[in-house]
Amino acid sequence: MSEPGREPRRDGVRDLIVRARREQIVEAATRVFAEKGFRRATIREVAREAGISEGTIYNYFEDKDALLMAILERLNETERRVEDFEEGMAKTFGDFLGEYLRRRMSMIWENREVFRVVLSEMLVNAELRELYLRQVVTPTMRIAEEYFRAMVEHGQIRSVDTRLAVRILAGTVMGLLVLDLLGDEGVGTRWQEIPEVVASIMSGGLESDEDAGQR
Amino acid sequence: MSEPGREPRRDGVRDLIVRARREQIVEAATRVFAEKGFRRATIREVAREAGISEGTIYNYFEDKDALLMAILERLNETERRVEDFEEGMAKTFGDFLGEYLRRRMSMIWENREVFRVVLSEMLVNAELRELYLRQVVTPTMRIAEEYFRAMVEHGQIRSVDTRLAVRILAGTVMGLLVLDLLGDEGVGTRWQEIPEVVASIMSGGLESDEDAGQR
Amino acid sequence: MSEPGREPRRDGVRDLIVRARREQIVEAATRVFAEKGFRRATIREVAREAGISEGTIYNYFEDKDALLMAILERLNETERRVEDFEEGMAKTFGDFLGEYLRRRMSMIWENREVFRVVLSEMLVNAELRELYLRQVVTPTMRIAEEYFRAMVEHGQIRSVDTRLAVRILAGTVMGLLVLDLLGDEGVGTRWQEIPEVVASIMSGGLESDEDAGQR
Amino acid sequence: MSEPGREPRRDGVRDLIVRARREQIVEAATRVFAEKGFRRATIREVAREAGISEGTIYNYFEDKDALLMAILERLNETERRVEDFEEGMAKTFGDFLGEYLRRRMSMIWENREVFRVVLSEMLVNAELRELYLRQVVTPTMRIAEEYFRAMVEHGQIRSVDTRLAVRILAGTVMGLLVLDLLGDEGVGTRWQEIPEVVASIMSGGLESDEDAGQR
DNA sequence: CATGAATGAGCCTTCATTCAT
DNA sequence: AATGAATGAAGGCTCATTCAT
Repeated sequence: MSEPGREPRRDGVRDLIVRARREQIVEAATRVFAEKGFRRATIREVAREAGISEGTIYNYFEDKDALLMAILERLNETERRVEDFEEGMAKTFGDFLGEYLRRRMSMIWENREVFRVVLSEMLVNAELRELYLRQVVTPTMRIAEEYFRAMVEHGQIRSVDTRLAVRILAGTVMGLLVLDLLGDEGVGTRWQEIPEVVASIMSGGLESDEDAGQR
Repeated sequence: MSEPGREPRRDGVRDLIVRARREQIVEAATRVFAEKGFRRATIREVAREAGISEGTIYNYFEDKDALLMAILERLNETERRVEDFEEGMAKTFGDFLGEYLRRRMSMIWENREVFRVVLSEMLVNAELRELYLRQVVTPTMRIAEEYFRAMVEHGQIRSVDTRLAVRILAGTVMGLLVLDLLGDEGVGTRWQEIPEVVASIMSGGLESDEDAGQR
Repeated sequence: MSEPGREPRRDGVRDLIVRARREQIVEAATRVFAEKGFRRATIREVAREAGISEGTIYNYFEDKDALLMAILERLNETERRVEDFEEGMAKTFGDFLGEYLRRRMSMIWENREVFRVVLSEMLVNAELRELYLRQVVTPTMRIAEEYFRAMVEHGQIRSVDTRLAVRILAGTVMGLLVLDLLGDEGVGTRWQEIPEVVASIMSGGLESDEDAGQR
Repeated sequence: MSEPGREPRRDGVRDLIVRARREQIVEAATRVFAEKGFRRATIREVAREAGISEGTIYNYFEDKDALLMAILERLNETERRVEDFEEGMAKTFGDFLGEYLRRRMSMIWENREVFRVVLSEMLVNAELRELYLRQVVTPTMRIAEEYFRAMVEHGQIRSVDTRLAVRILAGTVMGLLVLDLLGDEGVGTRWQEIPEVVASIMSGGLESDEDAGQR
């Protein structure tokens, strides 16, 4: 399998190095893309940020687009949690929601800048958009819908259009991220408090109890 | 006293023509930018889409950036409604919320593609971002906060952190738009039903009444 | 000859108007070209400087190059003085030289900015250069040479290579103009004194009399 | 300590290559600019003339203007000779003048085309003009004036306005160059003989001795 | 004739990508 | 594998010129 006269390559080590280099490049790319935008950013800047030369990048990525895809994939790895919902079955809706939002929003916060790049580009890049939709959004929505439907059946939450309810919840999280990315200071400074408040509103509503009692 | 032909031509007519041309160009630009993204799109494409020559665009806009700013300004004209909230004082929170969301989301829907362009670019363009933040987001948030505070004082809604509550509401709307722009089909197909559902959840919560009663 | 039903045009008047317009345009062009250079200057600037519209310029000149040619021709009208030299035959060399330089340099001063444009462009435009050479430089040199030769024969000036002597004299005048156009302040501020000094040096030399006597 | 291949490559060699490339480009630019003029010339032509691609030029020069500045600087290196005058103190004025003009005009001849470009552009480019004036013309004039003043004090040349005398001499040289650049054939074909004739005229004048004696 | 909006060819410049070292 | 100089396609923008009003 290996060429004559050569040691069988310790592919493990090789792979490790390659993976590290790719990681190094993707991280640099994320920083640069986040600051300048995908198109405005140049390969030269990414190379400089990564501390390597331009040519080297092309040893690890097909082209500039592939860099963006790599950033997206990196995001995928942190998404798609079926477990998130499975655990939820055992708790009350309010508790589950708070716990879920806490974890999800924490993960989002850590990847703020990644989301900035990916969102910006996805909005106007159909290919990237479809990829993300197929790989992340749709599956996540499906799982969440099922969870909600179960919640309704168990009487935990009132009868509601699960399809919409799920999207409203997902939208809220997404929208808070966008508000923050747009520079609104009311969101970012208090990111950690948000899950609880959202959970409280989503489960119990905003109306005062008297009003609620009138219903 | 002056010759008829020498008069500064009826500025009204001239102005009308200029405004129409600008409108024509901005609309074409919005379509092209939305499809390709601001940087990927070329002036040549915008010109073709508008059915004019490239040079003509520069008779009406300083440069490509100015085209983007014009799109943003167009959005500003439809935003910033103090009235939206003022009217709300007379109604119950639930009614007001439904009515407000209906109008706001309707306006957003009509400007979907404009938002696509502007959002995409704002996420990675600090200058544009700050402009929008200062001119739209911050003032709107301030007004909404005041309204919420008044609602709390009037006992319409329970005591809540208005700063966060307002952002959660705004975030929800923004996030639903983003979900739709990303291609999620559960949102766009039922856009008109959303205001009512959101208002219902936000005011009364998702928990079933029994649960709510236990609180 | 004239179209039926029309008065035979008073061509004199028409011509006068046309000539005035052309003059107006050429003057504006000279100012603009002198400040920005021929290529850097735009037709729009010339039009604005002349107080007319761009289109009108094309009613009087074929194209931008024709404008430059018109400037050159205007210069020709003030050059080519055979008389200058003919008069000179009656005087001593020193007197003639002073008088000649006075008139020539005075004319040059009035057309400083025209020379700036024309010189700048001629240096790098072979077509323009040849036109000027054929129409102005060569004839002038020929006449001057003849005058110098006569001066030698009459014993007014010592035997000298007339071909070179003439060019040295012409070069001095040209070079002083260039020095001034380049911004040297020692020349422009004392332009009127120069003819006398040049005439003195050219006829009598710079060496002190004792030295001259030793020769 | 460091790996051989990682060393900052022998900067001497790198520098040599860079300098050679810059030289290659400046030479090509000089030829193209001289033929077409700075503005009329295109980067594409310069690249073709240099036998490289357009992009490469931008690896070595900031922009088209920088190319012009490089040409100007190249000229500066050959100008500004204090020594030229210092040596002169030991000789008679006539001998010094002949020697000085020989060297100066020889240098000018070698850089004819450079002067063509630089002069043409300087006449209509205030920025370039001021740079050249400050760096070359003014200092040279100052030194020459001092020399002339010394010459007067030593009785070598008669009392004369040094400020003007110096400019007349400089103007003569400049003007002869311009005459040649304009295509006059009487100058270029006999460039080498000119220093002697100019020196002769400038020191002893053109008048025949009898006339001079009569003064 | 005068106007000035429209045109589009052409230029400077950038930058993703290649490849010899 | 790494490097970074070279490449040249492509884009933003200018401006001479045209032509309908």
